Amino acid sequence: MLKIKTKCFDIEQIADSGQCFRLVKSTANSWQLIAFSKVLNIYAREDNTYDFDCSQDDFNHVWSNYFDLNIDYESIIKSIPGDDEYLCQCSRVGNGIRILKQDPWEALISFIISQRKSIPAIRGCIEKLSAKCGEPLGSDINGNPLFAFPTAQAIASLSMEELNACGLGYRTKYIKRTASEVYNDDKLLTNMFNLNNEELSKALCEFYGVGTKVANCVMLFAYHRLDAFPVDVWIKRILDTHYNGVFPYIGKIKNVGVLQQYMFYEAQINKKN
DNA sequence: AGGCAGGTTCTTA
DNA sequence: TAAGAACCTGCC
Repeated sequence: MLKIKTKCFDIEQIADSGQCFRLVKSTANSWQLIAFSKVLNIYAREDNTYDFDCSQDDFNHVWSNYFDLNIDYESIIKSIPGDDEYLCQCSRVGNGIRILKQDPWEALISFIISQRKSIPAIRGCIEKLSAKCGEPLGSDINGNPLFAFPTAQAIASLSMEELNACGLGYRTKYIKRTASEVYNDDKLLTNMFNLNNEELSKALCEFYGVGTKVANCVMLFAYHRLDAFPVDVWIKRILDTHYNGVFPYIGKIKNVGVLQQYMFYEAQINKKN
């Protein structure tokens, strides 16, 4: 177990922020994450401390990076204009959120699946897909088998019928074609790290089934473009309510993608209550 | 029961 | 920066 204590890091907030779909609460104070073909169990302890059930090596090379622990989120929060009471409130409520650095392939497929689906439905699809053709990763504490997110080759090899059995609906054809393209050019997604934001957005939108919103999610949650600003129905509602339809800080202050997460999370919390 | 869900594509004007 | 319909399926 590795003891982790960091400012601006709250695993429950991250799990509820909707940016990833395979970080789930397993008990009252523990979470299970599957990413990069690894299973990580995280335990919340007293005093904002977490125990990561992993080696020091995995922490240094995988999870520290995944959870973006090397960026100073306090300074991002401080950059919020003080007279914007609503946004300051959101940043207080969600100050433990980090923008994850997810695998671009997994994020691309996950957010194609996400269109017009509720979060539980998205999770269900991804779990079915992983169980169907992902690499086995042992089992959880209840004996349920766990699977890595499938490779592009694995998904590209599935028939339309097999894909459809995962509840993908009309997205099946999007997934099929995108998986084939990524499988046929195994450096495609990696090379896209070299593109600037505009080029990256354009390149992502060329995938079948990827539009502006999905592209922005992949940019923010996998390519770590903190200025990407995904606008979904929730954010649109928020912008209409608080900002007359347009987020006024785009192009004005940095890291608007982080602010987007604070606003989205705050809305999720209000929904629960 | 039936609308709606973290959109995108396709058609039509 | 053109609107509007169609789209699969499961959740609420």
